[in-house]
Amino acid sequence: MRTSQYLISTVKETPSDAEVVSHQLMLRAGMIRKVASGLYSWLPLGLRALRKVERIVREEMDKSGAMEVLMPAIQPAELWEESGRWEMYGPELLRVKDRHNREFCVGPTHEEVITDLIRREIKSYKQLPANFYQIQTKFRDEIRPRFGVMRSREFIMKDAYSFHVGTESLQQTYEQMYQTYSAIFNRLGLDFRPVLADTGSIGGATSHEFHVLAESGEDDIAFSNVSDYAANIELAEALSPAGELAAPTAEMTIVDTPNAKTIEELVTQFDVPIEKTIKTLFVVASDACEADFVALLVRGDHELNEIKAEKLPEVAEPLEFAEEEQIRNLIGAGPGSLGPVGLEIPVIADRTVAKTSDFSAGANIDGKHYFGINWNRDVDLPQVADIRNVVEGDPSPCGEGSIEIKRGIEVGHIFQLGQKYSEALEAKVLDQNGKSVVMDMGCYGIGVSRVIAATIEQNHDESGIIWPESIAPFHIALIPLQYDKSDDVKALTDQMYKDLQQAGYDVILDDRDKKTSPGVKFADMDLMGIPHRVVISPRGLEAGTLEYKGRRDTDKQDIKVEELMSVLAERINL
RNA sequence: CGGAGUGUAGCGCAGCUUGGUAGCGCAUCUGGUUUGGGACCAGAGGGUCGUAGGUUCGAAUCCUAUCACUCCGACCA
Repeated sequence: MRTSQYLISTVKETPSDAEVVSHQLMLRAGMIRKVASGLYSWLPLGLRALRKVERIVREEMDKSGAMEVLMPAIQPAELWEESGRWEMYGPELLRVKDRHNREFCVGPTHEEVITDLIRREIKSYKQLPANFYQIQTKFRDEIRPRFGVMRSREFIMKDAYSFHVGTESLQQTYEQMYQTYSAIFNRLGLDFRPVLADTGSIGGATSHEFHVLAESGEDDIAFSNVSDYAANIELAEALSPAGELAAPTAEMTIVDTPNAKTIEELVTQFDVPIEKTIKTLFVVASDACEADFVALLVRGDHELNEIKAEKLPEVAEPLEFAEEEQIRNLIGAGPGSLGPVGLEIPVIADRTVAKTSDFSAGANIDGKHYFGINWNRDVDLPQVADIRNVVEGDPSPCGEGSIEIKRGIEVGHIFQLGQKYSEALEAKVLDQNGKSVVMDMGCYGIGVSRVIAATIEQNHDESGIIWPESIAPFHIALIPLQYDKSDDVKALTDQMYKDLQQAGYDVILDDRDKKTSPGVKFADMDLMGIPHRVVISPRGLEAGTLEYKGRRDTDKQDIKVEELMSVLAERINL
C-alpha cells in the first residue's frame, strides 16, 4: 500500500477514555474506533492484523483436522430452551424478537446450534470423532465493557466443538486442541501459559485457559515456583496447613472493641497478629440447607473464593451475601462483630482457619470481640472446606514449591463438556453394537479480537506498538526522503516496492506529500508498529546504501542496496 | 445493578465558583518557505456548549429531568 492511498488515522493525543495501553495504542494507531460502549469498528490497519490472526488460527485448526463451518449469529430461543440456558444465561444474553414476535438471541456462543446441527447430520460412530469450528462475531451484553477490544460486547471468536463416542476419544481431541492452541499462541509470538480453570457457565468437567501474561490482565493466575503447575486462582486449591492444630495457650476473653469494625481496625487497635484473626461472612443458604444463612470463616488476611464457596452444597448459587439488616434480625449484631462462638447457623471454616489456635473473632455482640478462642475448647470445630483464594507463598497444590501469583489475559479456553448439551438436546449416534448413545462433546474458544489487544499489551514501547512478524499489518515500511525531488530515490523506491511485494512481503510505502516531514513518517510507522523500516535517501544513494532499522533496534544501520533482500529474508519469516 | 465521575469544534482541554451570548493547543483546508525524528509564516473553515424543560431582561454558567460515556465491584474469549 501507498500511504497516499491508504487511511492513516494516527492520533497524537491519547483519547481520555482509554485506560490500558493496548486500547490507547489501538486508537492512536488508527486500528479501531468506538461506535458505542463495547462496540468497535475496525479500520483498515486494524483489520489487517485481525485477519492475520484469523489466518493463523484457521491454518492450525485445519492442520488439526477440524472442519470449518459458519453458523448464524442470530439463534432461535427454542434451542436455548432445550438446553435450559434461555433461563440460566441471564441478562448477558441479548434477546430480540422478530416481526412475528418470535424470540431469538444474538449468539454469545454456539453449543446449542452446533449440537442441533450435528444431531441431524451425524448418525453413526463411524463419523466420529469430528471437530467443527468457525470464526465469527459473538455478542455478550457485558455488564461493563472496558479496555477497548479486550472486553467488548461484540467480538470475534474462534469457537470449535468436537463430538465423540466415549470420553477417551474426547480426551484425545482435547489433548490435540491443547497442542493446537499452544502452536497458535506460539506462532502469534505471545508469552502465554495454559492454566487449569473453572468451567464456569459453559459447564463440563476438565478445562484449561490459555493466558497471556500481562499486568493489565483481569485474572489472577497461581503458579508453582518450581513445577509447571498453573491454575486460575478461582480454582487453585489452598491446602490445609501442615501439622496439627496447636494447643491453646491463652484463655478466651471478651473484649470491648467499639471502634473495630474491620479486621484492619482490630489488628491496629489491639495489636493482634492478622494471622490470628478470623472473619465471618454470612451468605444465603441453598434450598438444600434448613437454615436461611450459612457462616463462612476465613482468616483475617485471606479472601473468600466465591467460586469455591458457591460449589458447597449448603451455599446458594449464585453466591449472595446476607444484607446487614438480615444479619441483625438473625443474631442481633452487625457485620463488624461476627464470630463462630455461640453461632446457631451452619458454619463452614476454611482449612487454614481449622488449624488456627488462640484466635480473635467477633462475639456476635456489637462492639465486642473474643480473643484467645480455641477450637474444641471454646467452640466446636465446624465443617471444614477449602473456601479461600490461595496467596503468594502458599504451598503449591501440586506438592512442589510455593505459589506465585501473576496477572493474565484469557485468550483461549478449552473444555471437556461431556454430555451436558448432547444429553439435553438428545444428540445421539449408533455405536458398534447398533445401540443409541449420547455423544460426548468438547468445546474450544479463542478470543480472536482479544488476541490483538493482548499482543499489544505484551509488545509495545513509548513510541507505540511493536508487532510480531506473524501478525504485523505490514512487514516493511519504506520511507523515501526527497521522493518528489530526487528521481533516483523515486525510481529505486518504486522498484523496491514492487520487488518486495513480489517477494511476498506486505509493504507500506510512505509517499505522503512533501508537507509531511520525515519525522512524522517515522513517528507514524513506529506508532503503527511496523517491524521493519527501510529509508531511501539521496545521501545514502550516493554511497549506494539504504538505511535499515528493526522496530526493536536501538540503532539504524546502513546496508548496501543490493543486500536489502537478503537482510530482510534473514529477519522476516514469511 | 450498586458506588464515583464526565459531557464545550475531529482529538485534548479552559471557561462554570461570581450569568452578559465561546476560547486555547493539536488536527483540517489555502498560499508560501522548509525536509533525517511529530517544522515555520500568513490566512481560512468548523461548536444551537449531550438533550428537554425551568429560573432570569439575559444561561455553557443556576435549578429539574433525561440520555450517553468513563472509572471501581460481580461476568467472560
